[in-house]
Amino acid sequence: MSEAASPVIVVAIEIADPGLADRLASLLGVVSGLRLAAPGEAATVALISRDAPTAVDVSDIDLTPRERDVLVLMAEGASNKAIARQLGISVHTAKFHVASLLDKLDATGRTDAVAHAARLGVINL
Amino acid sequence: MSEAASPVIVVAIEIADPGLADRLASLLGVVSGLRLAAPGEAATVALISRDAPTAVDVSDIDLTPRERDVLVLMAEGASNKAIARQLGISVHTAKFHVASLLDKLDATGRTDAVAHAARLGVINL
DNA sequence: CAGCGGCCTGCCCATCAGGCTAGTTCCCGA
DNA sequence: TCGGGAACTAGCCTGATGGGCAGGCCGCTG
Repeated sequence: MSEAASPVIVVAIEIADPGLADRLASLLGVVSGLRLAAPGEAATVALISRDAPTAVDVSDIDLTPRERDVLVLMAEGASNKAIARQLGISVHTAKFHVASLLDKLDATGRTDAVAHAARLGVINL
Repeated sequence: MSEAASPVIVVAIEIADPGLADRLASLLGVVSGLRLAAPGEAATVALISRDAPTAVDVSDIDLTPRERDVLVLMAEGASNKAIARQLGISVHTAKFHVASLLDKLDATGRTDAVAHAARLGVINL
């Protein structure tokens, strides 16, 4: 079980900075138990840059708990009716929250709102 | 050559699978030149899961050039009217392409389509 | 207590979205 | 030369969407 459960972990390095990528490749190249992915190879995990955009601290967009609930459902393509049903509220209330979301996310519509939220890291697609 | 000039690379492990995350932590913990990030710490790079849940490679979805045009505009929250105007086509044609997109992306609506496309890496939000 | 913000509901209404069928060109490959 | 796919246009129609307005309930705080 132990050996079968521990295949070599394939790591893809997806970092724009050549210097950093190279350094990581060197460091990880000698680690047994994992290996670097060939270009285009399906990797188990990926190494991505994290300090570049430095995560728009805008993540502090203050959404109420309910708004976050609505937002994730919206991101799944749920209609107001579906949101209402899944949250146990009325369609009117769902629309209320959606409207509030559009306002806070500075979006023109629900599609735009989801895109903005994803860009800001408020939600994970 | 790199030891003096290269600060330790801080790696954040952002993987849902506890077993995999733990294994990676063990493997990377002993690598000199990098160290794991403390929870909430700003890391240089992040390790994220890559084994696609549905393993749909980007190339699997063949969108026509026009459909890609429409898709990116949709991702920006553009309405059919806006898409039509920016692409110099009629609203009917815009809707035609959107419908085709919904079909190919297996989405129920434009919001869902954008979310799917983003998830699949067809577009970058 | 009074005020406030979050949450919920209702109704009206203009617009948009998406599904339908049906037609046109252009261009590529059999 | 013909078939077929891509791109484009069009009409019609139902349901969804989003904005505006007004109200009620609850918990917290000045």
